[in-house]
Amino acid sequence: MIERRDVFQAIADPTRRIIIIKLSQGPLNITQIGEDLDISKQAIAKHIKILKECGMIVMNQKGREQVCEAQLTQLDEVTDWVTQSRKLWNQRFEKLDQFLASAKK
Amino acid sequence: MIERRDVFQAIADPTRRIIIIKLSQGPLNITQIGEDLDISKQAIAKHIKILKECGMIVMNQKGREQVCEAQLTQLDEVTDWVTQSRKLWNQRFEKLDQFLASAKK
DNA sequence: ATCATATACAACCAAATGGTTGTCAAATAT
DNA sequence: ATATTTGACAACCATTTGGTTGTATATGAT
Repeated sequence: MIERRDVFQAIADPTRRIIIIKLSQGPLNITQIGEDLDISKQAIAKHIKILKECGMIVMNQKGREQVCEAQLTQLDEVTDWVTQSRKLWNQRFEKLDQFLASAKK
Repeated sequence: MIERRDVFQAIADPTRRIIIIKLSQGPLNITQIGEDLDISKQAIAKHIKILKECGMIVMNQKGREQVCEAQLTQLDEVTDWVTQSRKLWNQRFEKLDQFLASAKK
């Protein structure tokens, strides 16, 4: 298996999506992120590591704290892909209509 | 680990994203899907199984062929989530501005 | 100076993922 | 009638995932 580190992987996990929503409102340290999440702080740290590797967050040390800040520009990649596939999907009947129109004449 | 079967999981894998784009243009059978993909037909079948379980495609038998058809309405869930997080992320500075404005007076 | 907090690091675990090959049955083509 | 194609089913495999616990270390609070 290949370790995939991209936006799609970043948002695939529900816990990571919660973390992203939290961080989108402002920077937090690891303890704060884990506050109302029912998993160990170590599990949070692992998700943070993945999000960092996916380029979705940036870190900056502040004393003993590790402050995480969201970096959501990459989400455009997701929007673009979704838009493209939905567009193609919506167009799929136009082709059929064209075919039926040409078949009728 | 919990087996997650949702849109986010469906689009997490690059091969599945290619399959979705292909199927968004019209129905195809498993062999056709695998045509220019460099993996075994069994691997394709597994991806199809996952996409089916995620509710992203529907199947209908046609003789010995298994025709797959995209069902992309669920992609709205992705769009909604992305929109929400980006919105919050864009708003994050407004709060800061408000704070600075109130601190100044 | 001591205690508590924040997190890093490592080892471990079960299950999921993404792939492979082999066999078999049914439908289609020659 | 026979050969080919389509795909289902199973077993197998290495790696990743998402979690755990335990230990250690640096920073901050009392």
